[in-house]
Amino acid sequence: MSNLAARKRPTIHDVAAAAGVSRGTVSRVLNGKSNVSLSAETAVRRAVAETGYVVNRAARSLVTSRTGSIVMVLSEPQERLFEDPNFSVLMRVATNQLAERDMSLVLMIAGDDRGRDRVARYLRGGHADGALLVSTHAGDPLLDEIERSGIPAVACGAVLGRESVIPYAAADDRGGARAMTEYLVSLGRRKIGMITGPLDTPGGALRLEGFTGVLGRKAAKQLVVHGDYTQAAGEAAMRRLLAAVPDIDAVFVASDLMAAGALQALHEAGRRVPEDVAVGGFDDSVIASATRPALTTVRHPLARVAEETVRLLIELLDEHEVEPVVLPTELVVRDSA
Amino acid sequence: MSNLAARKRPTIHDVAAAAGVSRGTVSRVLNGKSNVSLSAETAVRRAVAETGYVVNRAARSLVTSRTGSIVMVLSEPQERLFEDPNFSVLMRVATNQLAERDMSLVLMIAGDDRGRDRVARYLRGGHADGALLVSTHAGDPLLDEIERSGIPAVACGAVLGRESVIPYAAADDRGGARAMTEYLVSLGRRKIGMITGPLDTPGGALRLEGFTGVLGRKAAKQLVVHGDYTQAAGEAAMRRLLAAVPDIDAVFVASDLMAAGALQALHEAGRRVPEDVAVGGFDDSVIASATRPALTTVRHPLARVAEETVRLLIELLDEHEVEPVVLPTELVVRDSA
DNA sequence: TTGAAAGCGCTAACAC
DNA sequence: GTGTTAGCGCTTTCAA
Repeated sequence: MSNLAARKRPTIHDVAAAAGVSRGTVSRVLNGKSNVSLSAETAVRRAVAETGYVVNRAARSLVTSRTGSIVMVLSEPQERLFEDPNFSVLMRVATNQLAERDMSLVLMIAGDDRGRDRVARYLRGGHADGALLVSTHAGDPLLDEIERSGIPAVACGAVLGRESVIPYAAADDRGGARAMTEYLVSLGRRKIGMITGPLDTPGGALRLEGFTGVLGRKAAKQLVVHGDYTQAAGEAAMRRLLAAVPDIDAVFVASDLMAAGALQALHEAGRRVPEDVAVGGFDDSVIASATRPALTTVRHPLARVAEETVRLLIELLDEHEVEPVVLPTELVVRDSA
Repeated sequence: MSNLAARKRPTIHDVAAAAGVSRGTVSRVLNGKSNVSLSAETAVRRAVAETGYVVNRAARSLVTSRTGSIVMVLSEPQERLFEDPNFSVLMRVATNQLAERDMSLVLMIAGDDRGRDRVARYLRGGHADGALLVSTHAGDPLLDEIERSGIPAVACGAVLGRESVIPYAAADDRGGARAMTEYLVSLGRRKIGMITGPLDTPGGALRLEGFTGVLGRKAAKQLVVHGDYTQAAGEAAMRRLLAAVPDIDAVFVASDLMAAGALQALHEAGRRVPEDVAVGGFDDSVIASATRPALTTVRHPLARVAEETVRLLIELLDEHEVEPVVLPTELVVRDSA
């Protein structure tokens, strides 16, 4: 064996030679075409195993003009991405499901203009067969690029204002918020405040809708303050709430991380939780059981949402029609309310 | 304009025609080759802008046999990946840095045998120019595949037992653990326990080394228990510690998440923190400031580690020699110790 | 059912 | 400095 060092990656040609058939036949076997004789097929499969052949994706792409990869676009500003443990779930689910189809996941971050530009160019260049959008906002110029390029795209969580254009899978934010608010009411709480997320995100807007839907005009303006999903924002918002409504006896916080901040502010203000003020969170993230008291919260079925999102995209790639999917949430009662 | 609908993606040929030069010249401009006249260059650049040309990566790959993408391989078992907010940081840094070089990041999860197999085939197929390993274990068969394929690879955090084979960037785990232990000692604590991470991970092994390095034979066997970085493990470990050494007055926990669990167990056992038992964490993750009391911990410079890891990989792609990089940690004193 | 052959869009070696 | 051209490895007609 003198060619040990000089061994090159085998091509379809080598496989054809080893199997005693033409390159065309090898290709047909590899791509599961039906018109191949059994004997040819077995010969090819053996040759593939023997030679250790792996298809050259570039060559295949060149002729099929499909890339075998999809982009996951994160539009989150970097700090938030940084603080949110949930992304990992989506990524895991997406890579796993795509791998089933021998497709790969390319990650791009479109947090600023340069990032968006890169993604746009990537899409325009046809470097991906589809796009999986995460936390994309309605005004994002990327959306125009996507429509223009006609590339199949789905969103994980609705894209506000584009719900009818970009298919999505999401949790029932409104229903979850409603359930939590009703629970706080059932506890006998009278002055219930809310710390919302950014209102230009579906979670921000819909969780607030669920809240006001239950309380109606009792959801006084001063009982609602806004945060940006960070812990610091939750802490600041809670302070404002305490200052504006000193006799507040419950607060629904639109994310667990912000709720952790609120807990901190309440503690510093000398309020007991849940005795003086009941606190409800949202997400049921890792943080929910790390705080003290542990958070009563709304479980966001993130893994399922992720799975459904990817399923939608795959349907779309196969040119099937798809409908948005909304998954139920669940109230998780712990110690804070 | 009758061809609006039928518009195809422009090729290098279209650009050449528009610029009035040959395809070769266009290619030279695109790839920054020096031997091009200024006039030709400007003509080409204008033609590129006019036609909206974007290079076809598949075609380029086919001839250069470089793919323009690198794989990030996550070898973490899925649950842990799920609980660790830190991955997002690494991903953000990696995508950003690679984008600078017009390269993209493909994500693969090698949590089980099937996953490992997929990664191996991906590598063997030459689908990536390099690999970025995350939490890979020494025994991982992937490492053989990497050595065999000769693909440039680096690790984020050392690969235990392969430190000399796979370049890496990492935090100074041993030093950080030492600093925390010394700090606990300086507080006058006498019975200091430790909850370690898995000893087959560098963080697990080195943080323990730092601990025993300071305490010497005072690090009695019963004062050291092992966890797997989950919150539940931290809680269970703390209980065992309390049962074995009831008069324990401090504990160094190898991760903030486990420390949150330990806090829980201490609270349930009626011990005050830090008065009765001082608790030190590691990582300074989001959780550290969400617990109560807020965790005194060791800051792991994750973003910098990520940056250095990617830098090493890029150096390797450029065929430069590289050395492992170890970055300093920092003691962050909050309320738990 | 199969083989032969025409490209897919690009880079790089070669000639001028 | 620039044009011409030979492939890179694959899929997919078209004939047989």
